[in-house]
Amino acid sequence: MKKSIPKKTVQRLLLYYRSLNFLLQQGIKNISSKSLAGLMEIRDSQVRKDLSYFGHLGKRGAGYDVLELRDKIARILGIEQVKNVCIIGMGSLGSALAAYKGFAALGFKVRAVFDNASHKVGRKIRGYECRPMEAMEKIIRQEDIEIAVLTVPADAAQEIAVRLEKCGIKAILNFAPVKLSLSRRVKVSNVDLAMEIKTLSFFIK
Amino acid sequence: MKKSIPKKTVQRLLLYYRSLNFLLQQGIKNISSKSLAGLMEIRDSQVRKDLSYFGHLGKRGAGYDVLELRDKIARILGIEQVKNVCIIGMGSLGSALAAYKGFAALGFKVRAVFDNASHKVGRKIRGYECRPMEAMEKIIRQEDIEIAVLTVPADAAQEIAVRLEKCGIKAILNFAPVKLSLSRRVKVSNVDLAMEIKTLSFFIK
DNA sequence: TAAAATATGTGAAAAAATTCACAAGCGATG
DNA sequence: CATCGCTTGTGAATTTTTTCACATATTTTA
Ligand SMILES: NC(=O)c1ccc[n+]([C@@H]2O[C@H](COP(=O)([O-])OP(=O)(O)OC[C@H]3O[C@@H](n4cnc5c(N)ncnc54)[C@H](O)[C@@H]3O)[C@@H](O)[C@H]2O)c1
Ligand SMILES: NC(=O)c1ccc[n+]([C@@H]2O[C@H](COP(=O)([O-])OP(=O)(O)OC[C@H]3O[C@@H](n4cnc5c(N)ncnc54)[C@H](O)[C@@H]3O)[C@@H](O)[C@H]2O)c1
Repeated sequence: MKKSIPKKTVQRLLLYYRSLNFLLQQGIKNISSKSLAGLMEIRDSQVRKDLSYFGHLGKRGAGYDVLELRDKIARILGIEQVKNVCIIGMGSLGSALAAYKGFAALGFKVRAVFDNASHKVGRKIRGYECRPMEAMEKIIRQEDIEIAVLTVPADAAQEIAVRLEKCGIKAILNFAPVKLSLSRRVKVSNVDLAMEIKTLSFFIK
Repeated sequence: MKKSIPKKTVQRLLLYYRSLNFLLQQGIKNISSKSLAGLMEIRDSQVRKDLSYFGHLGKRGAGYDVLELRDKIARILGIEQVKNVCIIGMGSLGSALAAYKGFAALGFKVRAVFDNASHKVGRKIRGYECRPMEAMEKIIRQEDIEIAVLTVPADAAQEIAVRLEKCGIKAILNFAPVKLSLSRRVKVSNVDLAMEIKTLSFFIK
């Protein structure tokens, strides 16, 4: 059995993927770990170590084939295989995310959006018909949704998370600034934008 | 001179701050590192190690005073001292961020918002008058803005970042999915939401 | 075709972050 | 006021991540 892949490696793989697409657009067909690393201010050895988790992807003395590596990373990350997501809480952030093209580019498809506000339910928001919270469990099962993006106010998040866990969701991307308590079965990733900016400002001299 | 503080420690400090506020609301006056750690699924030793960077904040045998620790962390992070920020690119994401209350709670004040679309400039968006890009440098200096939140399309980001660097901005929170090339002087933090969700989905079995 | 130049893949070393484990301090109790 | 139970603060040990360094493979050059 292979060694388990560090989360940091997966994150960098996405950066490599982005850079390789950019290089392809430029018509560049081949690249060394050194040049690729240069595009994102990391070491060449880091690039090679990351890629080495997945086999012999390059050619000694010659570097990597850009197209081949891009497609290999796409396969590793499962970008070609579409995952269904839903967005819960169609406020300003939820609406922005619904409109975001970047998700589709990585193989995510928004299958449903939910809100509990009566003036939103039934209306189209960013091209998606806003569904009532009562229908959440049913629609998630029907549409085979694996990932939920949670953009409701902090005090509603935990309760909804529990419902999501019960109906078998696999992962939650949580934007509410609270720790969700769920079983280990559900993967939770927290995006805390206030934290991002505060961390940044801490290191300003 | 003190040892330099790990970035991860600063991030956790923010989580502690959030939890301590929550505990205060509940009327809880005292807490042990163990209970605090329990609120966010980390080890008690991690909490103590993090806090120990900043002196003797607790009392042996008795734990930490919630109010005192909250205020101490606020001081460490500089939450009470307001930092001025601007938002560049008032599309769906920029508008959502402009409306976000969480920034104010951590001591950030939105002083200006910018866009280059003629139908936006001059109009009020989320209560902020949208300013033209031509005025960016002048307003940033006038309003003493240290941090820019960059929410423009990817292909406009680098060019604007260079302008920001030139007019003395200290840090950029970048939402565009591109690597910004700037001198070391400007701190850049990238929030890549597509990457977040992809990383999450990678670890789903 | 031999030598030089390049560049990968990977163990080993180094650095960074986390966890352990315990001496030492505090408060309560009898 | 001695003892006991609890909890901090912190070096040491461990684990994880990054970097180094080089044997090995390929291409280029002459
Ligand atoms: N706006 C931002 O830029 C931003 C940034 C970071 C984090 N966040 C966080 O994201 C969350 C959403 O922020 P927002 O600015 O979009 O807020 P918002 O008030 O604009 O939107 C919240 C939406 O959730 C809906 N909602 C409320 N309770 C619900 C429930 N029980 N079930 C279903 N829907 C419910 C509301 O009707 C509303 O449409 C908040 O937790 C906020 O802290 C927002
Ligand atoms: N919408 C999202 O949820 C989301 C999520 C993650 C990342 N992003 C990224 O954030 C950025 C903004 O996304 P968005 O969805 O808000 O896009 P958007 O198109 O809604 O908004 C972009 C705004 O930037 C303005 N703009 C364009 N060029 C400009 C320039 N040169 N100077 C000043 N302003 C300019 C446009 O007028 C527009 O108002 C993009 O880079 C996107 O990839 C968006």
